[in-house]
Amino acid sequence: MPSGRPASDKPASDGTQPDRTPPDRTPPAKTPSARGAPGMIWLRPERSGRGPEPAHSRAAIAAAAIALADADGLDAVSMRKVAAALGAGTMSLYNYVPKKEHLFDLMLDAAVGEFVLPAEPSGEARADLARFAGEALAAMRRHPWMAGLALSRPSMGPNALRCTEFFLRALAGTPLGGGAKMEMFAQLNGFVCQFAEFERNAGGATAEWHAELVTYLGGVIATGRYPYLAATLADSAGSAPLDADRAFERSLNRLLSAFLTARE
Amino acid sequence: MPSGRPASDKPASDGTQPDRTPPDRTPPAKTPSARGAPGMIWLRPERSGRGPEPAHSRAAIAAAAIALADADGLDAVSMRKVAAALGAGTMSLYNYVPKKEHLFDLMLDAAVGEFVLPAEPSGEARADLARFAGEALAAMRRHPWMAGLALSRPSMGPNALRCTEFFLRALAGTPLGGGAKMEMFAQLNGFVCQFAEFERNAGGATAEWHAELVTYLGGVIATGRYPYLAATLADSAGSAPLDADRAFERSLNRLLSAFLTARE
DNA sequence: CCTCTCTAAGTACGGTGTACGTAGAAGTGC
DNA sequence: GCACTTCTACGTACACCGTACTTAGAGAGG
Repeated sequence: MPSGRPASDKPASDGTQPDRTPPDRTPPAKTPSARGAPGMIWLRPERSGRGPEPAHSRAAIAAAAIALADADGLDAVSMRKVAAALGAGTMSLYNYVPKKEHLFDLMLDAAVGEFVLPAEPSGEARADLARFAGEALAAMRRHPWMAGLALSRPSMGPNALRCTEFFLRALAGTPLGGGAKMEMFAQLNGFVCQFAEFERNAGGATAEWHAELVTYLGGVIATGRYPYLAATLADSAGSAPLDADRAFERSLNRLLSAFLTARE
Repeated sequence: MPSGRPASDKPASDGTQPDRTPPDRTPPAKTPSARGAPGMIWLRPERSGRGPEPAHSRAAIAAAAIALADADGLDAVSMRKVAAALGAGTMSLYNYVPKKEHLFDLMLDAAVGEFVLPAEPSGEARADLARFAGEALAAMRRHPWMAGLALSRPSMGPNALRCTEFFLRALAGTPLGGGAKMEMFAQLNGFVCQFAEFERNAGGATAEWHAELVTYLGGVIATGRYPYLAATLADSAGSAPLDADRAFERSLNRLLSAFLTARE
């Protein structure tokens, strides 16, 4: 994981809380330490050198949470269970992760950190973008909870930033504006997430679930009220099943063509 | 939110035993009525003419839940609160909605039912697809919770089927295969959902949140480690802000072009 | 040293989904 | 009419959740 340091150079001094006035000895008595804390975890330094050394790192916390989610699904990730997995008390975890949301942020960024990207793009934009998408899909296949998380909240952690940088660099030779590039990055990410979700739904569910879907769609078709749907399902069922990788490539290529032929 | 396999761990009756075999008339008295029920709510009849008439309709339940979600967010939708809004006991709701997931399904399909679509497509595929996307975006703007829900689970309710039919009919004149059409439908839906989510994040958050984001990105840029990101942000901030509708149209057109120029 | 800030942990509260059991209403077959 | 079955309605109870508040102690800066 070549994430180096997570860009935490300036955030500590976030001046929103002017509690540094020494003469007043009595703050409202209810300001232990994290009262005016930032809502974004990346704005909070991992270590603020004063007290005892924290017993756990963000990386370890994320790893513990990821292990839980990989094994038993995202719902199994609770503050209690993560803390227990770390050998810590439940409430100790709140020193590192003030809200549960932040735990998800850590997990997601750690998973994004698994993407293996070349140090710099090849210069062939289409290949670079496809490489990125492939890495993302692979990670989402390893971590079934990842796509859903990424869809539900935008991530701006250090590893996500690295990916953004790679993407933008790959697109540097195109005539696209900054806004369009950012839109495309979001669109590409969203596409991969959705594909991974779809794949997980289609493949990961039980046979019973599949049987129910077939029953349901059969009933729907039998009503005769959806002739085009019926024909389309029949057509897609009749042709060769087209494995997942090919389907991904096909849809991805459609999207990339749209990107790369756009002149603005 | 998609959960992998929560598999509620009630130890009392080992759930792995499929006690649905009809010949055995005496399950251990632990099969009230909904034991072998389908996991998909659309496979369950709204009324199964035997007992007393239900006091509430699915539409009313969905409406109550939607009112709650519109007012206070999706998290405010709990079985207790929906039941209370209907004037029913909490557990009565479980007669209509065996799992909370199903409540979400009802809400989503009811919201999809708000799409106003012509009885039949115009014949101009691009315009028809844009019309559909526009209706979807409008509904998602009315219901801020909708995009997130639609992204997190595929909906196959009656109204969603009507939309699918419209979409497929609009694409009937193209040389695309059935599988490709279904992929495109998913891709188009996903695009609209993501756009709506993005818009909601960008516009709906507090000023404080915005200030934090600016602080954070400023710090990130200041590290100098992300030159392309810095340049892109500067570029997009420098140009005209480009209102939301235009941005939607631009991205949508990119996507539709990709669809309509595909030969398979 | 003292002092201040941090970390660690426990306890407790209000909320959640939902399993279970009971009571009664409305259809069906005799 | 009758039983019988199947449904609806709803209260109680449980396990678990996120987290506010509190206390105790560790370690650096003066």
